[in-house]
Amino acid sequence: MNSPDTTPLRSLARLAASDRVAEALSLAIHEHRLTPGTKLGEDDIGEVYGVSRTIVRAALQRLAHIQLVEIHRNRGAYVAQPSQQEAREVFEARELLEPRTAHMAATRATAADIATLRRHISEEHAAMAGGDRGRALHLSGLFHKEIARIAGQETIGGFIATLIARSSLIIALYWRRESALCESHAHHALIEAIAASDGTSAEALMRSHLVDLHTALDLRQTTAPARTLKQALINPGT
Amino acid sequence: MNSPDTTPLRSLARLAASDRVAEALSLAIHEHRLTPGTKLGEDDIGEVYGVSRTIVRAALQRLAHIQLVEIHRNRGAYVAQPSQQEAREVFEARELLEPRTAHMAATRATAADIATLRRHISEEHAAMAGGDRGRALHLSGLFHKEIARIAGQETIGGFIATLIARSSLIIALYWRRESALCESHAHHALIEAIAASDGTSAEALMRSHLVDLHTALDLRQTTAPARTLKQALINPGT
DNA sequence: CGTGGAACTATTGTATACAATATTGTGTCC
DNA sequence: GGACACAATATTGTATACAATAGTTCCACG
Repeated sequence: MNSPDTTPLRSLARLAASDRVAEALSLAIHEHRLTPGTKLGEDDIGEVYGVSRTIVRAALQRLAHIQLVEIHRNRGAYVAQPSQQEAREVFEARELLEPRTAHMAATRATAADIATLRRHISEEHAAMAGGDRGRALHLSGLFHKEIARIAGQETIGGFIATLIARSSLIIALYWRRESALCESHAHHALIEAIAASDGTSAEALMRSHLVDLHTALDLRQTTAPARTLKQALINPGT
Repeated sequence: MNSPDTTPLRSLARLAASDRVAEALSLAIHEHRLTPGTKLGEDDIGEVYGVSRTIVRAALQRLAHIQLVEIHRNRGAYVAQPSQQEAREVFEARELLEPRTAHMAATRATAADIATLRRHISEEHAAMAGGDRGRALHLSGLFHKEIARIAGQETIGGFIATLIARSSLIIALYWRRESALCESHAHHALIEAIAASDGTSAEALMRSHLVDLHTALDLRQTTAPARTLKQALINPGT
């Protein structure tokens, strides 16, 4: 009855196969090794990871649910290409959710949480210094997710996670600045506010940080992104 | 090139099989015909709907993603049982998102939108009068989803949809009043505000409506529902 | 009589085979 | 030479078969 679990680390040690694949694909998308519009053939992916299409399909379905990939019936899965309208919505939603989350995180963060955040930043910094912009972007997303986790809002944190994932696609499509130096600076300021338990400042910093990101995107109606070749030609506006 | 699609109604006419199953299960959960903790065996469901386990698994995975069901590795899928903490989070999130959405809906609603909302209400009223409380609850959820749709915020609307789904489970577990008469009244007032394009009122009405729902739940720490799988199974009163 | 463990059963996890569909290539007719 | 129809190919959709795991039962043993 009360026999202790024989494999306490099971959830970490033995991830389900489809989780592994989904995680790998997600990481590749976050790091911009897979770019929007790329076709994700089931056989190809299965061959890469040494699993059957059953697994791949489950992984793709999961990614489709968080809108990292789009699945077209009988036509396959593609890395999603958020429209400009979707991009606006994603950042509006982030601007609604994340400042509040940052505030909450500031009031709840422990010393260990602060340390984790600092570690994130230093890794991000290192990646940027090493020229691996994709990895830096991924770590930047993890930073935001970590703040949501610290805030202890599981539900809203889940929403934020999907928004961050989509943000990665949006940045791949619509980023217009060359450098993102402001990023690490903004993150650093955020940590200080959180470390000081200054919720109001953290909230304001997060808000301005997101606005900065938003305004660094090129979301003018004129620059329609190149969607799937054929679909773009047949159906221009979506 | 410009050849018209031979099957323009395809997307409506031929829903993917897993979508049908997921929709059916979702409806059953929303209508409280399936209650939290119920085991969802793959073979059983497949037999009911005349599809293979492949389809059922895809459907269950989708429902797991919106947290309507919980999937335990090697142990199967069960209708989810949100904890009291999760319940609080869900309603806090709704109180954050929906008032704003109602405001937006009020500024954008067309005559057709208003008509749709009124139709929803009358159906809900009819279901309640007919004693079908489950169906009334489902329609109540649809009402909220419709408002999000009218607001034109696809992204936030998606979040709200999942929150509404989870709310259905929460109500099944923690509802403490016998009647929900306030419901239809609150919805009626909301429609009037939206029809009058009175965003501020709509926002306030939505907020108080959600607070009413929230406070009508019994979320005291003491009444722990049968959380663990084993306890749920031992308890024969499924 | 209670406990521990090994076989058993039932259910899920995964791979593969087959069916259905979309896309591509080819030939014929105008 | 171009457009259409039809065949060929490739990819996805679904069902089924097999493998692996968790839960259960039953028996031996203390």
